Amino acid sequence: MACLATPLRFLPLSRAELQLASCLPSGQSFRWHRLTPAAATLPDTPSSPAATAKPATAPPEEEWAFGWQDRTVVLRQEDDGLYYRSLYPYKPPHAAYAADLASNTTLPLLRSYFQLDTPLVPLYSDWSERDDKFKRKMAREGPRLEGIRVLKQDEWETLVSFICSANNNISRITLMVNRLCASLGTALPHPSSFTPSSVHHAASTIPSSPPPAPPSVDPSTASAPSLFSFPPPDALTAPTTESLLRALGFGYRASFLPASAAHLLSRAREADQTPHEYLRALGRADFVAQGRGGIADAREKLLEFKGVGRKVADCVLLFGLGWTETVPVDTHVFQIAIRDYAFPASRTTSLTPQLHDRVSSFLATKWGAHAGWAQQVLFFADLKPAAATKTARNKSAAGAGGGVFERLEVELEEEEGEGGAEEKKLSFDEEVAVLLANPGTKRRRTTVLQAAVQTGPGAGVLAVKEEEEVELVEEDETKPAKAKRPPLGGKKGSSKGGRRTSSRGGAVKMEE
DNA sequence: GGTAGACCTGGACG
DNA sequence: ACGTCCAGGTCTA
Repeated sequence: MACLATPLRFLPLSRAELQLASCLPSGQSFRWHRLTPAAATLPDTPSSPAATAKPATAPPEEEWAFGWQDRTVVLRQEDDGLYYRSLYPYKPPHAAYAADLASNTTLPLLRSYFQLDTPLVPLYSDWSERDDKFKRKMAREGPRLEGIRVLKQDEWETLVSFICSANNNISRITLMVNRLCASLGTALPHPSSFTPSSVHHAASTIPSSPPPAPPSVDPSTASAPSLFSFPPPDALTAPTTESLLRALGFGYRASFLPASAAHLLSRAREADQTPHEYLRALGRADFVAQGRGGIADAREKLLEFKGVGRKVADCVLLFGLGWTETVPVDTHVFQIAIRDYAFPASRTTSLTPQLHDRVSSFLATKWGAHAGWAQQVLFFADLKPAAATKTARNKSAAGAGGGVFERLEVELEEEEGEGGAEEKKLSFDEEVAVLLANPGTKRRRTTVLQAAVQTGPGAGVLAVKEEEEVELVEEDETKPAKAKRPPLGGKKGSSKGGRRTSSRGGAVKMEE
């Protein structure tokens, strides 16, 4: 995809305030792409300050890219701050691009997303004073735990992402979310499509025809891959959505998302708001200003959504709505509370709603007004640090360096090349590249799924008609039924959950 | 009201 | 190679 790029810009920021490599893959956002080596955040010209400022001790070049509404934002961190650039699709009349060139509309996005008005270093000091365990852990692990801050993400994206997170692991959540975007989001430029000629300094120099594509960065893919924006709520309400999500590997969560999207549209309509306005009004600042109550009241609104229980609601409150004080309690945090903070419970106890409240209050009291942020640091500390290295054997040629995205290998579904003998695993980027290289694929997939809906479940083989051709597609359910898991599967794994009940009682109201 | 399973899937692990 | 376990829980009965 041809792209238009802003000049490379710079935001001074210490690593103690923000460490991208820890912050972005720490399980709060699932959509950042790590790219090595950097392609789009290199200096505009060899003699620019960005080039001359680099000592030989610079860390390996890597950049992070994110499909953000109407643009791709690319970041590269160095010791003194963040280099950043936005890439726009070539789409006349280039209003958004022109606005960014004129007044840097990307900077406020970054400031808000990373919550840069909240200094992180003083918070770490506060947590260390309040909590000896925290202090000792910082002393022991040092820089690895620095710069981990809670993001303020898009409300809808956060809601959807954490609905997907239920009873799931980070690598698959990442896979699911990115497939969702690739299927229903809008294509945005991938950093590999950047060339120096993409950069303009004023709208007047934008060429009247799309700039040439860069020399192919990755010879294994015919065209540069794309990133994708996050699909809006109304993109998830089509009757085919559930089937689509099933095919994308969402499992039983596939029905949650259309239901939640419909619920949001309905609530917003009642309130005479846009869906975005409705969710935004649940944010801490707006909610409190409007006198709608405290966090427990905002949580109640989230619990109305399908697939949202106490834990997911707390994640949305924390990562998307600015409620800094809430501590989402999952099995992980539960274990931390028991192991490190002598919370009186057995590891094997099921995490009932009531217990959830008690654990959450316990930790919130310990850490204070930004308890949720402290939780994020400790959650990251407990993530298996070498999880990615185990899959190093699958290191693809896609150029995705370490980190979670190494674990993004996925298998393309059956609609790919019937004659093709190779069923090779593809990285997410490669999967997307294939989607783009075969424009029919996406549409066809949709068609297949529509047919699946019309035919209904239980039909083993579906005849799918598309234009002239007819193809046979096997449906999932024809596969030999998977051996059911023994009913008594896990001891601690099966955290039981009742209805969203008495959650209101345990909310810790924390004033700043 | 609170408590048991069931639930999609894929990677890790034995 | 395969079965089992587990993953930042929620839903339904």
